[in-house]
Amino acid sequence: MATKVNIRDVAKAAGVSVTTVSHALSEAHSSRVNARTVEHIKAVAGDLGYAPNRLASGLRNQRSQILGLVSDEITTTPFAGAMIQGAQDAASEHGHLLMVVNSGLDNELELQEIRALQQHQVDGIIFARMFNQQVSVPEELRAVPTIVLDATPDNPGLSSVVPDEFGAGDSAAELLVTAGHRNIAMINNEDDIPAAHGRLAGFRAGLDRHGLHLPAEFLVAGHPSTTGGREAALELLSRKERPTALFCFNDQMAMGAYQAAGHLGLRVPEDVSVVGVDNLELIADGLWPGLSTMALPHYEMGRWAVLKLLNELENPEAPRLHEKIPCPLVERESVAPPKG
Amino acid sequence: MATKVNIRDVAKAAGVSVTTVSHALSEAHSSRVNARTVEHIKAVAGDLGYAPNRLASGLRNQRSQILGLVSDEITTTPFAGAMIQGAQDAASEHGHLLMVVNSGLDNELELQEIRALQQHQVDGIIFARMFNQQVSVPEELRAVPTIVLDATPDNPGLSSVVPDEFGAGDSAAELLVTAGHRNIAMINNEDDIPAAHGRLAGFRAGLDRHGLHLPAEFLVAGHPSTTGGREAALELLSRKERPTALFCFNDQMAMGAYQAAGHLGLRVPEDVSVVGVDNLELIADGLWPGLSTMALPHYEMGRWAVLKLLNELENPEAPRLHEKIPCPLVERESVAPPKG
DNA sequence: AGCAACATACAAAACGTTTTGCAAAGGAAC
DNA sequence: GTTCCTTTGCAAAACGTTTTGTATGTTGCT
Repeated sequence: MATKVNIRDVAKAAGVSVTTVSHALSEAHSSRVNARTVEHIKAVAGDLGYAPNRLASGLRNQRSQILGLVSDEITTTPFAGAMIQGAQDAASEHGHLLMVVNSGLDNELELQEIRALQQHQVDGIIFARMFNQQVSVPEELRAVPTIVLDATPDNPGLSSVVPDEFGAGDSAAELLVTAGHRNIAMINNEDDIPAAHGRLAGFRAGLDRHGLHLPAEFLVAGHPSTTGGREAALELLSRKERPTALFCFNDQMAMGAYQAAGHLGLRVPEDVSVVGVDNLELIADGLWPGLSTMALPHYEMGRWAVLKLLNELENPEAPRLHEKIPCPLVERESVAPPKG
Repeated sequence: MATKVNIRDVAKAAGVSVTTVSHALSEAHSSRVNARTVEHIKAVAGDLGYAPNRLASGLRNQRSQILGLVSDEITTTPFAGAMIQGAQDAASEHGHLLMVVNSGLDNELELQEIRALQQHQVDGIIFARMFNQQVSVPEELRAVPTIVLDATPDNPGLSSVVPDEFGAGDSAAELLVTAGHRNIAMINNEDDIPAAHGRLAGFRAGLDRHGLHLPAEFLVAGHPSTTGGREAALELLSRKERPTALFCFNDQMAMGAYQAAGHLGLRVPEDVSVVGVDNLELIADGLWPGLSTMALPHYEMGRWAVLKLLNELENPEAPRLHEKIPCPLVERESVAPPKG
C-alpha cells in the first residue's frame, strides 16, 4: 500500500499484457478483448485498488480533464460559493475537476494565474466576475476555449452567461403592481454597469405594461451598500408624497431601506413594501420580516458555463451563445397591499 | 501559435540539446551549463513563449504541484470564499495550484471526489469544514498528506487548524467589562460543538478575570440564526432585570438581537450593547450602528493549512500541529458604557 | 609533454498511460 | 489442405519532461 499500483501491476497480477488491461478498462476498446478476460481484469484491478494516473493519461491524450475557473474577488462576495459549486457539480458529473484561481483586482497577478492554469494543460477556462459588468478578456485566453461567467465580454467571439437583469426588474414591478401599489420608487445602483441599466429598464417595462410609469423624482441612486440604501430610503420616505413601495437594486440596499423605515417609525410591509435583488440568505432571510427578492442564479450560471465549455470542447464549431438566466422571485413577507 | 511550443522546439531554435535547455531553465542545475548559453536559451524560450508542461514534469517528478481542497458546504456559507482565497494565495506563492471539490453532505460523493483528486496525483489534501466541529477523516486520506481545516479531527495524527474560540469569548468579555458593563448575558448556540463550548468557556474566563461571573439565568441558547438570536434576545430584554449587554454566538444572532431591541424600543448601543462573532461584512457592516465583533480568521486558517501542508510535504517527519488562530476584535459602534 | 581535473553538452532512460500495427491461433469455406 | 477471416493478445511508439551517465574538449599543473 505504500507505493501506488499502476497498470503494469494489474497486468502482471492478471497475467496479461499492459495493452490488454488498458483495452479492457477502456469501454470504447473493450471489444478488442474477450469478455471473460475483461471480467477477470476488472476484478483484479478492483482488488488491487487500481486507479489510472490522470497525469499520464492526460499527457498521452492531450486532455487533462481539468477546467480552470478564474475569478476576481471570491472573498468579498457571498455569491462565489454558489457559482463555484454550480461549476464544480457540472464538471464532476462529466468527469472533470475544477482548478480555482483568484486574483483580487490585480491584473498582472491574474495573467500569472492564467498562465499557471495553462501550464497545467487545463482543457478550458471559465472567466468569471462576481457581478455582471463589462469586461475585456485577456489576450492569453485566446489559446484556450473560454466561457465568460457573470460578465459581458467585449469580445463577442466568446460565449457568456449573465443573469436576466431585465427580467428581474420586470418581475419586481409585476409583484408590486399586482399587490396594488401605484406609487413605487426605485433605489438604483449609481454605478454604470449592465446590472443597473438592465434592472431599471426591466422595472420600467413592467410598470409600463400596467399603464404606470416611474416619475423622475422616484428614481434615486446610491452606493450599492446598506448605507447607500438607507440614505436613499430616508430621503424618499421623508417626503410629503412618499412612495408606498421601494424596489431596491440589491438586498443590501433593501436592508438599508428597512433601517430607514424603522428610523422613521414606518413598518415593513404595512407602511412600505420593499423588494430587493440577490436573495442573499444572510440578509433576505435574516431581515424581519423576511425580504421578498429576486434570486441571482449564480449556481445555475456556474453550471451553464461548465456545460457550455464542455460542449465547445467536444465540438469546437458549436455556435457561441450569450445566455441570460432568469432570476426567480423568492417571496417572503416584505410586500403587502398599500394602506387605504 | 496554433500548436504549443515544447522544450524540443526551444532546443532546436537555440541550437542546443533538449537536456541543455532543461538544465538551463532549472535553476538548480543551471550550473551545468555555460552562463552565456543560459542567457541565450532563456531569451529564445521567452521569444517562443515556452512554458513547461506540468503534466509531463509532474509525471516525471512524481510531483503534480497541485493541492486538493475538499470541503462540505461551500454554497451556504459566506466564509468559504475567504478560506479558499487564503489557501489559494499561499499555494500560488509557492508555485502550486488548488483543486477545489465540494460534496455537500453526501459522504459517498465526498469519497468519490477524494478519489478523483488522488487520480490527478495531488501532492496533498486539505480537508475543510465550514465551521469548527468534530470530524472523522475518511480512510482514503491515509494515502496522502492531509491537513484538517476548521475542524477537530478524531485522528490526532493529522495536523489541524481552528479558530481560537476560547480567545474570542475572552475578548468579548474583556471588551464589555472594560466598557463598564456588569450585567452581561450570553446568547449561545444550542448545538453541541467546539465553537459553542469554546466561546462560552472563554467568555466565562474573561468575566472571571474581572471578578464577575455569568449567572445561569443570563445564559440562554438558541438556533444559531437571526430568528434564534431574536427570540433569545426578546426574552432576555423583556425581563425586569435585564442585561445591559449581550454577547452573541455569531453575527446572525446579533442581528436578531438588534431586531429584538428595536422591537422593544431599546437602542443599540445606548440601551443595550451587542457583540457578535464572525465579522460577516454583510451583517456586521450592514447593521446600524455597525456591529463590534470578533473576526473568524478564515483567510488565515486557509493560508496556515496550505503552508503546513507544504511543510509536511518537504519534511514528512515534521511534527503534527494543532493550531488555534486568534480571532481579532473588529470594533464598530455597538458597544457603549451602560446608562446610569 | 603528459596527465588530471574540470567545464560543457548530449544521448538515453524513465514517469504511466493509450493506441496503432502486427502476430499467432482458431474456425469456416473452398 | 490451402486460403482467408476473425478473434485475441502483444510489442512498441508516443505524449513532454527530468536526470544520470558519458563523451568531448579545454585548462592547469608538474
